[in-house]
Amino acid sequence: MAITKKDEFTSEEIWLSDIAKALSHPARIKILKILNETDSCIVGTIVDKLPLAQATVSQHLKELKRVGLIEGEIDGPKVCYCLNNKTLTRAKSALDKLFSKIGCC
Amino acid sequence: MAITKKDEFTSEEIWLSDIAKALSHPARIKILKILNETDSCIVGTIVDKLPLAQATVSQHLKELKRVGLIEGEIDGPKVCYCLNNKTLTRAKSALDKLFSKIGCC
DNA sequence: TTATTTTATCGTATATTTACGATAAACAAT
DNA sequence: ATTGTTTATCGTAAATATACGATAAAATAA
Repeated sequence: MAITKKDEFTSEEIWLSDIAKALSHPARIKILKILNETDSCIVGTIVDKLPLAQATVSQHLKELKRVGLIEGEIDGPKVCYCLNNKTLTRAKSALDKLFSKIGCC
Repeated sequence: MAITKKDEFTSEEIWLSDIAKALSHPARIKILKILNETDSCIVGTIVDKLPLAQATVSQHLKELKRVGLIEGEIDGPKVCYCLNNKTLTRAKSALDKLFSKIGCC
């Protein structure tokens, strides 16, 4: 893009759009569903459940971690990922507020 | 990107990630807030409230319309946009489901 | 008709995203 | 020490997103 103008908005608008960006790929939605449904937080099992290369999954995990939707914990040579309840709660309430009104057309 | 693999996911995952993509820019979050808070659906007033050129705002409106979050109605030479309640409700419940569990780390 | 207003679209430049193989880094096991 | 396992990072190619000026299109107003 030419010059980004994202910093001309409020920090709340920027934060929520950043959360949405983290959710804007089906692989990342699926990762959250996997972490939601099972305790299999280990990267290897996540990779096995996705039709993507290990390097690509690692990139997607990094993006989810960047906005605080998930957290990683080192366990020997393995890494265990899990949902971050605090961020999920905050995102949910921000989205609820955005989606609260009815249409007008 | 090399080759997109988005079609290897479920249609629900693809749909929700597409909604998230539409929300992944602060200008589009702000447009939804404007439509949520006022009846000023006319494009001109939306442009006036954003720090972006008219062509850019039109692109953002197109993206929101693409996923059905808003609808446009022609009113003479003007166009009136509004929220689409049906899509908002569906998106809200899908996100609620995704955000229902607590973390594990 | 001729202008004016309003919005969408085209063309374009630059930035970011997505994907993967290759490699590095960190630990475990032999 | 060497080997194997696991995950992150680097480098890179191609696609997509963002921004704007210029222009088209469509209705109103003069």
